[in-house]
Amino acid sequence: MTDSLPPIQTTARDDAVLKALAGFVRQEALGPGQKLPTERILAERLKVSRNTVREALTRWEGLGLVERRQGSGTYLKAAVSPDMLHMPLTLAGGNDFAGLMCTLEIRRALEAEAAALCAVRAGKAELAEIEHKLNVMEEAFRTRDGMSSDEDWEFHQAIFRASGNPLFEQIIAAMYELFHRFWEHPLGVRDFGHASFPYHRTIFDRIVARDPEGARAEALKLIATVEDDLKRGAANLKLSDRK
Amino acid sequence: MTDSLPPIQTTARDDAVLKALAGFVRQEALGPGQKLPTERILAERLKVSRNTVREALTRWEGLGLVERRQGSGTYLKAAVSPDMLHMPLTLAGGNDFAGLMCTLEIRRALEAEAAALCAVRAGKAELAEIEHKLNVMEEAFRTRDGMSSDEDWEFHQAIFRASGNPLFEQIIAAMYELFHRFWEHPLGVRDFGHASFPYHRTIFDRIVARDPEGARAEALKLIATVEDDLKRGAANLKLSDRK
DNA sequence: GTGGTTCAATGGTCCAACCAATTTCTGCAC
DNA sequence: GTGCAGAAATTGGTTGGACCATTGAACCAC
Repeated sequence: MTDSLPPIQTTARDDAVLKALAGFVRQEALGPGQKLPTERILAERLKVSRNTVREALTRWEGLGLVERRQGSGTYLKAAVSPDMLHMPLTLAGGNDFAGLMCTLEIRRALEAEAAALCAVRAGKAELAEIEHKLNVMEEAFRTRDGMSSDEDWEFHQAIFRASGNPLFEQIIAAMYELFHRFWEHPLGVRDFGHASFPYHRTIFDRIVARDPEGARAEALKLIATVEDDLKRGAANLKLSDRK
Repeated sequence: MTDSLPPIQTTARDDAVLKALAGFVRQEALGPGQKLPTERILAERLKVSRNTVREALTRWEGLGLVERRQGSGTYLKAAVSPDMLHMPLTLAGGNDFAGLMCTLEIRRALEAEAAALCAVRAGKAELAEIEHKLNVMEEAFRTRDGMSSDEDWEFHQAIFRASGNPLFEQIIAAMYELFHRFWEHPLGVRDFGHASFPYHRTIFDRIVARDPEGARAEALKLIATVEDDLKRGAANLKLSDRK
């Protein structure tokens, strides 16, 4: 057999554009937030049409690597390196109770593991960051007397980042969005998330104690309270079921 | 403070194109492999420029939803529905040991949970399917005297499907592909995966025994052997490290 | 300073070609 | 009729140029 004879690429303009652009970003040491050259300039320098440049940038935009602002420019949104692996994952949205429960099962598995890894790997800076987010969240809880989605989420994100594995944050972020796309309002449960509050600090305590299994156990308890809330919401919704 | 004032969207042409196209696919009940209308036709029907259509299709192509063949047409590559969540995973420096290890950490968390859920939820038909895949894999192992990636993977997939949560299969499949995109050859380790062989049957045994924690423990042992293999491969590669 | 106005820069869209790969049709030889 | 080579049509890929919509900075009146 004549394997490993990849078909020659007679046309791969936009791919070449992206490779060149990745090299440029590397050479200029550009980081997130920084602006990269104009489409017109890129087209001229690379000797390709502006349309081709646009198709290439559209791909990067779809991968979340870049953000375009009309009238302003194109800005890096994440670190870009010539050797990156992209794996687009599209999830069929489950808009019902079972679908929400599915996202929680994934979170249960991943959050527990992330908390355990965090307890092992987190450095001093990461611990300080997590503690700060925890304090902000607790303050918001006291003043507004209820869980605040945003501050709560930032606390969890800090843990994922400290796990040393970027995939945790990316995947759980997808679960989070999938969950909140349909949730918005807590399905009639007024104090949604209330029960999860104390576990945030217990998780943090186990992490600073460098106790991975303890952190895992506390994370599992936290997710369990969310699952309970969801079940209560589903019960409330039973009567007004749509479709 | 004036929160919850999302910026108004004045232009979103290509997004609108994708939404319309998703609706079209749904209405015509198009599935993977089928051809969708010409760019020129889409442009005419939707009253937008062909360029806009192309940018929209470029996005879908980047997400792996669609495949374009010059001179032939644009074909669906996966099922699309109007309500989909797209999650582009990017693994910086995925070509090295750390990147591969990241995918294994996700798999460790998810495979353990999936095995436990499977032990609780799998029905008779699912158990039979898993056992069949296990027998095929063991037969392949004996005849070829080594792990066979394909049969091995099908066994695991059967477990994920029996977990009752489709997200497990989708996410772990993404990890699997991310892992194998660079692995191809086992980094010089001849009997890669050999050590994992016995755990396939022990996992299955714990599942049929309806023992979720036992299944979880065996799944963790299996992943641990793969991680060991990977570490050995990394050690082999140490000397010939590039860059 | 505050609030408008102007103006250049930049991404977004459109058009009309042409190129390159593929598919389909056509017509000829047999 | 069959088979096949070449022409023609189809379709995605690229180009260049034009114009629109938004942004942001400079400028100006008050």
